[in-house]
Amino acid sequence: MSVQIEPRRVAAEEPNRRAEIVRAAGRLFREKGYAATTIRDIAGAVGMRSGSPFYHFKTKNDMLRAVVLEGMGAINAAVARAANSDKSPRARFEAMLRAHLGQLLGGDGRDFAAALLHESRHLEPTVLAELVAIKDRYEAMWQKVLQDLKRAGLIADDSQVARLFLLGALNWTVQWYRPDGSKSIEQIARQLANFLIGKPPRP
Amino acid sequence: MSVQIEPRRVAAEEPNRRAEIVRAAGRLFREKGYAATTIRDIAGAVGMRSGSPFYHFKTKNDMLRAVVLEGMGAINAAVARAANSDKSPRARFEAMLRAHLGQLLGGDGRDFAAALLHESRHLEPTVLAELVAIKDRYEAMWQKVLQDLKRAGLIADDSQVARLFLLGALNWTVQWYRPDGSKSIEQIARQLANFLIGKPPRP
DNA sequence: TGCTACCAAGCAAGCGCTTGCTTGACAAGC
DNA sequence: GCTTGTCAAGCAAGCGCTTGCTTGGTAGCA
Repeated sequence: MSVQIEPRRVAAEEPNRRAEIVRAAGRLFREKGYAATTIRDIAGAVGMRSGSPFYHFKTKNDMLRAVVLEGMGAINAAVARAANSDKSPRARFEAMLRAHLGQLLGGDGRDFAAALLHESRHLEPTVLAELVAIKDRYEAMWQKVLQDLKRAGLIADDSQVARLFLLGALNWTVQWYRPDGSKSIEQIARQLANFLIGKPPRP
Repeated sequence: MSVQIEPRRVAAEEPNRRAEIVRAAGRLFREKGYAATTIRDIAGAVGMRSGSPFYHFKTKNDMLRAVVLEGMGAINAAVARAANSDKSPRARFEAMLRAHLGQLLGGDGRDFAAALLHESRHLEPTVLAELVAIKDRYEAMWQKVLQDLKRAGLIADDSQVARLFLLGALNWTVQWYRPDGSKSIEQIARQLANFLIGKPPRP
């Protein structure tokens, strides 16, 4: 029988330096890429010396693992929440688009999601397999909403390739979206829904 | 008056080692990423010692430049050829889809195109500006065909964002297409056209 | 006293790139 | 036909620097 060991909470305000490292690593991985980001970059970003992050992580690759799984977890949770709402298929679909784009482009999860999309190939094979399993469940949610849209007569094609087209259009927004640009995340989500389904019926 | 000096041709077969280096670099950049690829990797792939590629290129970054511009040039040429054919808007559109996907997923240009999509950020700013200029002209071709499709009443939205959705779906194929998979490039192109326009009218 | 979270210092390996030199192919001069 | 000079295309060696990571020590809290 073993006792679960919890990391101790030191003060009133959260002192979680480990989480700070993950955040800084995520931002740097998005800006420069995993391979081009050095431990010294990450350490400097949180005010540490270059050896200190290794107190919290065994290797640099473990930091990537933490970043990517954080991203996958957040986006999964956000979209699942939207998918489980009891709206009409179209409203549910739009809510999922907003959730996905919100994680990809919006404040918190942005760095994690970008690392997830572009740096996963640097993960070790075992970790990659772990990630793929989660990703499969994630994509099944999209497959299901496409099915629902087809049953409702709103789209003609709910195949796997159709889902890949959709996720491609979504994920590619990372390449061109600018937070200070003219389009908001909500507008992009609605426009994509219109692009695929056509305008919603007048009430 | 000056005499034109031609590089000497040594044998019957073309001895262009520089082009070989670009091809090897392209493949490695796609497989491992620019930052994670070493000069020794590239040199080894063409049977050279680690210092020798620098006879042909000033820096590693210049190799990336060559790879990326090669990719942009090839895809631009292929799609321009399709765009200038005198078919109907829909047939022209499908031909452009095939051309774009052919460069992205098919044999030759595949490595260059992947490097173009994912490693451009490691280019020096001046080179990046050069690339963006070409890319703008490329995207204008797509904007135009979307206009034509809208005029023909085949799509409802020909805005810039619609173009970005389209190119996203296209470029994302790199992430999931497998040459030995069940879908051919032609099938993917047709399915994307159907997905956006609907089935073509019966003749 | 013991434990957490860090620092100061540095190690071994690997990095991009440079340098001086070699080699084989060719052209010109005699 | 032989020598001599030039040139493209590399090789062998290694330079200075950076990389991920380790180690021994310690300040401060419990």
